[in-house]
Amino acid sequence: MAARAYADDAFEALGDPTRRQIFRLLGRGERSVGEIAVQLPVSRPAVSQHLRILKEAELVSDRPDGVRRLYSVRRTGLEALRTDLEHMWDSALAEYAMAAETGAGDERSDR
Amino acid sequence: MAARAYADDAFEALGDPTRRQIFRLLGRGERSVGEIAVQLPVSRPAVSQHLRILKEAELVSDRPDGVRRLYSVRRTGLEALRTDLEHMWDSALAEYAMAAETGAGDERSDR
DNA sequence: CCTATCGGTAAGTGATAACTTACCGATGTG
DNA sequence: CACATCGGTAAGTTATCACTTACCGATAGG
Repeated sequence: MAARAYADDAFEALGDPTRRQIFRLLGRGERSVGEIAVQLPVSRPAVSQHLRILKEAELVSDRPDGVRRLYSVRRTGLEALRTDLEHMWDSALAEYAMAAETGAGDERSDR
Repeated sequence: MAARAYADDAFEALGDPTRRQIFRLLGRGERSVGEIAVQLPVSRPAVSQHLRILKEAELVSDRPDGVRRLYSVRRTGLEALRTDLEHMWDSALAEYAMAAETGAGDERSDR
């Protein structure tokens, strides 16, 4: 219970290209806010704001490190997203099974 | 080559809650535009516009059926999304491995 | 044919969300 | 105990995007 809606937050969070960049960057190791900002075409406050949203979606976590604050990827949100996507995938497959019975019986890579 | 950027489109497309609703609805079987619209709190043209975006992201396909037009889920976009997510997942796991070597050697479900 | 249904497109509107600059508190350093 | 660095927050601006109504072409049916 109360395990859902996380995936929705995660979809929402990764719907933004800048946040995807940030998230992918963190996938290569933990980074401070400043380190992230210099790699992106946006200001440091903008990065802070994006990080808050990623954090709310359980996609990243942070820990203090002196004056700085290190952010790193987190499994929780990603896992929610993964599970959700799996359901969609299953639905899609079920659809093809139905279509195969109804229509012609050939196998195609696409459709 | 030229197989990327699809995932970006897919992330973008599913970043919107209404489009997620539409996509999940189609996961239960193909539907006409009108059939989708009556189930949602938005107008039919709005659904049409959403469907165009989902189609560009290769998440749905359509076929004519008399006056109507039937939409159904498509694998391509979903697969791109899945692959992309898998990369993120791997990055996240690699991160934990690194952190485990550096820090204390205990295993936790979260972090 | 005339008429109805269905759906895509055009045009316009309003909300929102991504960004900026300015400021402030917290931590670490000479 | 100044002083600098770092990052979060506030406030304001702007562009984008989700939505609406109006219209139009295409197919089907009497």
